[in-house]
Amino acid sequence: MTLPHPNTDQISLPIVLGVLGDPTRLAIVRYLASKEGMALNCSQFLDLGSKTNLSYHLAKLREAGVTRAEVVGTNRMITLRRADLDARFPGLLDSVIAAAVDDPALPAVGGHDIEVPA
Amino acid sequence: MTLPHPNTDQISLPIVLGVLGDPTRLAIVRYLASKEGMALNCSQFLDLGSKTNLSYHLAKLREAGVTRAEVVGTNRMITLRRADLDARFPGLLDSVIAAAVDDPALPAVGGHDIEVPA
DNA sequence: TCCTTAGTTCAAAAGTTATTGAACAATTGG
DNA sequence: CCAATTGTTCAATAACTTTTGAACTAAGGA
Repeated sequence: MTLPHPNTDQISLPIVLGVLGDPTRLAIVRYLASKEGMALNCSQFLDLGSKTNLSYHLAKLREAGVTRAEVVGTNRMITLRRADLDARFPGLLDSVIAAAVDDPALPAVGGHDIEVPA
Repeated sequence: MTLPHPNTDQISLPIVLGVLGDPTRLAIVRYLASKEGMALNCSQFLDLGSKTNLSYHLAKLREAGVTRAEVVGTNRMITLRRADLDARFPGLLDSVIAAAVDDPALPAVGGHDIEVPA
């Protein structure tokens, strides 16, 4: 019923960095950060890839300790493990998110990408 | 004579994170940070791998924009691109280094590893 | 000039990661 | 119960990454 997550002290720096070193996953994290407080289900991210592919990327994020997934009915409610990451690697998540927000090369979740003026 | 480096504005967040998501490269960065100011040549890192393998990892770091390599005679003097990284991704390098310094799972450059008391 | 030191390049092998489609499981609503 | 929704698992494939040894280049010193 509940999915496996690492404990806070099991979260590994190289694994977290490696997992964030992928544009799709960085876009997921950026979107989660922009909706912090709300729990999103996997379907919210379908702009970023196929259902199967998102299942794969979301599992990577969860197994690395970046996100938490709670089973609610047929949904998995996904949240950022911000407090745990801040405790383990102070400042890291903030700086990654700040940089990701400014990155026009990352895929976007909304229906449209960054607007480029004519 | 001079090796290729990305400009500051060409440094990519996912590429930097991906490159840092490797224990050997994180150990290189941690050691560079601990000797900041001094320019180290590749041989200083031989504890972390074979000569060929270090050439590979150091090229990855350089191509990602994390380090700078200056050719001086037969040596490549390696430094962290701290100012460029701070300008591009404020706070990121500091938080990564701080976390890496505390990570006993990373390989170490000195002759001995972390001491574990009996 | 010859030898050494420093580091790169190349090709091969091994290992890992990303992506896909088809099939599956579990819950919810009619 | 039946159908729809949500998401997983599996196997296959493609693509990339890491590691290795042998061969190489380029500079420096004897």
